[in-house]
Amino acid sequence: MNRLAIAIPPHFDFAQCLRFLDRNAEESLHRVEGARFLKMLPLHSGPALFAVQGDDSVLEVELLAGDPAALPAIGDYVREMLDLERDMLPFYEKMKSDAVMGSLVHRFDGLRIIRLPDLFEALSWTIIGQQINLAFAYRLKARLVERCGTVLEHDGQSYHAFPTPEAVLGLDAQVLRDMQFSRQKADYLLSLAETMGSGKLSRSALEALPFAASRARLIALRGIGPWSADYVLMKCLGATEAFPIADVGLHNALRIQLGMDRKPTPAEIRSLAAGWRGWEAYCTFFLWQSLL
DNA sequence: CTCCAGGTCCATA
DNA sequence: TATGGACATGGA
Repeated sequence: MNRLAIAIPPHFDFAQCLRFLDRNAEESLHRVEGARFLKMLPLHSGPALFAVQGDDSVLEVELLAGDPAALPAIGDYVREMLDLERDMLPFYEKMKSDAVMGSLVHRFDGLRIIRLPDLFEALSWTIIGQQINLAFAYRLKARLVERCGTVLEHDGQSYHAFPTPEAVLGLDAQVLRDMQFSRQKADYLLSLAETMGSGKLSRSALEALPFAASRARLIALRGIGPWSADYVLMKCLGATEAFPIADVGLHNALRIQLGMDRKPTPAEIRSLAAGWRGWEAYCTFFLWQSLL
């Protein structure tokens, strides 16, 4: 059998998630095709391509290429990627009367944080995305992925997976410069690849730490500051209390939601977010979605 | 042309 | 401990 069904929990809406996945046409690590998305994973048993679609009651994962024995692992991946294990009831209960979030949780009911389970990918993506527009960031990522990520051809399409630290470590800094990475970003990326490739940092090691300690460990990395650390805690490690408070997208979304003619100050944001305790990551994600 | 993008590091005081 | 500038490129 090459299909797997996953029951849909309360406050999950596949269409909302698909809208986020479809936010940028230059995304190189998955493809949205009609009402489903396709993604390739480089598993032990070889590359596996799968498609996910959903209705009101069930998500269906279909293996399109690869070893059928990998299906359970793919199901686990999809559950994590779509944050399906999260009990969202406390979030909706807490936010329904919030000044900023009240309307957004209604508008985006069922959206989940779309996660990046691969720590190296998540960290690399924050480095790539720092201080440049998202369109350019997607382009840089695509160049890196096409250069040294794994690829699977299927049905006339190429499906890429993010490179391993080892693959990136094999690149000369000049190759990254030629892809239009800044000198700093090339340096940060190679440094990160060395750190992770040599086992000095791993997702499992981070997960063993309390929130504050894992955040400090991330910030100790070259090229990873508070924004990147919080982004990774939110998108990779599933920490709902992570809060990338300096994010310009968050600022713009708040400005628009509040009808302001300027961005809110840090103090104003802290005040607005006073009632978000424990769910800052979800609030941030919903605010990002409001910008699409 | 100028300013700003899903920031971070480093030099200077 | 705090602030200013550099970084690469592209879109508004």
